[in-house]
Amino acid sequence: MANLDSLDTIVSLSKARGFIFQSSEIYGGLSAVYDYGPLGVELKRNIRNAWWKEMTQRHENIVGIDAAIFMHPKVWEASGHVGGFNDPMIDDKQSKKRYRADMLIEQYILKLERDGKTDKAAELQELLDTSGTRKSLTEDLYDIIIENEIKSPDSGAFDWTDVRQFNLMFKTQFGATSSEEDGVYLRPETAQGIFVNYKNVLDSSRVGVPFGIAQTGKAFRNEVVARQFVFRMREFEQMEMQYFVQPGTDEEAYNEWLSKRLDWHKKMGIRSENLRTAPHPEDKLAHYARAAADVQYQFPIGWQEVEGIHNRSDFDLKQHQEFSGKKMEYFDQRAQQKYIPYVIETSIGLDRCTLMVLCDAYRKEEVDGDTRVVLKMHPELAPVQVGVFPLVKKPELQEVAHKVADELKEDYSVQYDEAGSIGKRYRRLDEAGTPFCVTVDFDGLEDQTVTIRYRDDMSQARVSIDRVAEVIKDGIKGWKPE
RNA sequence: GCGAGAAUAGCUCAGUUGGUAGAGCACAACCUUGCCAAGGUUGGGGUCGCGAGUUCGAGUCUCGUUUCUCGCUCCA
Repeated sequence: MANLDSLDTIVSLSKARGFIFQSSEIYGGLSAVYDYGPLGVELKRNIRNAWWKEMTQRHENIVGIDAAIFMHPKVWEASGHVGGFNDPMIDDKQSKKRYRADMLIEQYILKLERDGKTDKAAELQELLDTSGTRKSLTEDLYDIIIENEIKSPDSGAFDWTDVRQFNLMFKTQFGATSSEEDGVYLRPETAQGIFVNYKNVLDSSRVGVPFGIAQTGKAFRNEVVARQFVFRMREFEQMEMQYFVQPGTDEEAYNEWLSKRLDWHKKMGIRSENLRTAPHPEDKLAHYARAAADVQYQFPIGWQEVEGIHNRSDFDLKQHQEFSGKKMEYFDQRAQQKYIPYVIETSIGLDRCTLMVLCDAYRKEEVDGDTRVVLKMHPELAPVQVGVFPLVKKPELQEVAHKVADELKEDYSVQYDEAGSIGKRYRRLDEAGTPFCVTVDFDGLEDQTVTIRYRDDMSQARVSIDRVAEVIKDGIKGWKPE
């Protein structure tokens, strides 16, 4: 990361050039929420399109869907997102350790019983069982802890925060007259939209195991700590593909996808020395996973996960089968057997991926004693692919330049610019990551030529006007990261 | 969530013991300009994150709050 020592550089550039802004900035900003500007939205969309093309167009057995953000509340019970995250927690202010408030009380009751104070224990057990009926659940638990002076198991201190319930999921009301209880969640991952549609896709699409379902879309997590620009946001976009395979072939598919996904990042022009895969140790796996690995990128903040590859086994489909009562079995004609498929998941954060592309493309170069800031990203990802300029503001040059720009617009994202010196215009688009600039000059009027200037090495070539589109096309195809 | 620090123009920053708000770059217009940001003239833009307080007077001191950064914590 010789060129980029801090994320701040990217934050400033993003704001100055219109890649990424803080949400609601004029009101002081909203924590960990960001908006994409004119250049950012193009870059992000180009990355999304490249992923979509890779997954669906290049794989005959992968189809796409676009599920809604709202889902039936039972989905999140089946997935395990509700149960595990509704625990009431309390913090010891001295040791900064966090405990489940109900477990703390239960341990205290056990201690009372060991000490023979069974009456007191029974009384507390009754209070614990009926907590949530006097005030709220959190307040009732807090009262029990305070009134009984239950101390922290590790520090022995009696210095507690309030009891709070942590749930990663945002909840909102559904229907105008609905009460708090029958609200719905904003999905914390897009994967469940795929699992609940697995049957529909099978029945309508003539796909069979092994096959995949791909989806991109927003997800929402109420993170306790959300920081580091768009790396960890409360509202973010995922690109996920769930690959359904016959049990027993899952390990092979997992390894295959892990290496395929790493290759994709390299194909997008990310330098391989900044990429690596990192398997999760077995004892640190998520509740649903048999095996898991990250594709990591070396950000200025260190090696961080950009994409996760998981072997989710049949956990999700089994859960949905149990909670919905609908069969999730698949009859495999070739193997002549029924089974619930295993799932290999590839899950990538689009915002992180966008940040990765910006970080990896960023260069600060010395050119004749001057500094040049340039984003050397893959030409297919560039928000503006071609700049078209008249060398100077003269009507005859402007006219031809407009004509060239109009023709290129059909296939590329083009920016026409005539403000400032020619060198200034080149450098301006360097910062936007524009790989090609086409300049119309007086010589070219004579012989119907223009110059193409390349972003990466600032070299120039004279080509005839009718070959411009072709030369740019070749330039995109032949592009390699430095 | 805890602790520490920061917030002044679009960006990067200066602003003296409290006394009328500054620079560079960027931006706009016109001129200039024949290929790599640096020419000339003119111009727009800030109630100094927000809200209180102290004071004759606050960008500057105090308190609160929001946002960001770093460390811890957490991370399905």
